[in-house]
Amino acid sequence: MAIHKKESFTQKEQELAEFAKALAHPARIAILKVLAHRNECICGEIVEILPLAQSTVSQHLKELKNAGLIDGNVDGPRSCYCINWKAFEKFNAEFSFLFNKLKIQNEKACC
Amino acid sequence: MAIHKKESFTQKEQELAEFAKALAHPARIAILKVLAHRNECICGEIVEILPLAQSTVSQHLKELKNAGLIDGNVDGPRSCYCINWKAFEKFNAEFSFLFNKLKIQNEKACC
DNA sequence: ATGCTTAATCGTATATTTGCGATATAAAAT
DNA sequence: ATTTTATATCGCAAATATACGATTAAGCAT
Repeated sequence: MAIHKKESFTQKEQELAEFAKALAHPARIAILKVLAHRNECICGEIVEILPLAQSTVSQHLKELKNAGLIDGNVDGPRSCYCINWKAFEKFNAEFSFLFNKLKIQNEKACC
Repeated sequence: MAIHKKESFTQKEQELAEFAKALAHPARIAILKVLAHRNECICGEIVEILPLAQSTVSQHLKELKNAGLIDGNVDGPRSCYCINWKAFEKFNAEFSFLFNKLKIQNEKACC
């Protein structure tokens, strides 16, 4: 991919793609499920649940945080994570908007 | 990634991740938008719109098709593509289910 | 101060994705 | 039959993502 082509798409297209990318790994889906179930959770608890090394889980948490889907606060020697529902809401709405809008336009089969 | 860890997650987690991965590139979001807008569309039209080579667009179309998000029929020397709304509906529902369910559980802030 | 616990980061290996030109394929047109 | 048109596929190069062990950092307990 010598040349980056991603920049030539619209801001919204890129945002949606970024959001999707954050969800594009089962480990990150699993992490979100754990966080949602427990409301808040420290890294170590997630490491115990997932079949992944501590460093790997930490990396996934970082990606989710970078995407804005979770928040993380330092709590003494621990790090406490939780879902950022606001961000989640936003992206969920954007997706629904994009595809519901389109669906109304033309429901018929094709090809 | 010497060892594949993806298999150690649940079927549903993997399915959602696969769906997200298909959407995890702005070019594929853009393709879906074009398809939705025109209802059906041949490859060449998409190539004209996107800033990508024909082979690259073809590859993205293949990925969307593999993910089940679009259908494609051969139409003489052309290939006609369109959105598979059924599949889309399914995944959209799964996402909503996962995250709406969780959201009701605990709306409060955290950390 | 020293050691313990927890988590982030670094370095590395491997796998996957992205992108394109070139080629192959297959129907349509001449 | 040959040429044109449209698309898929192959092969390659570069970029990213995934995973882990080792190390670092930072708070806490002794």
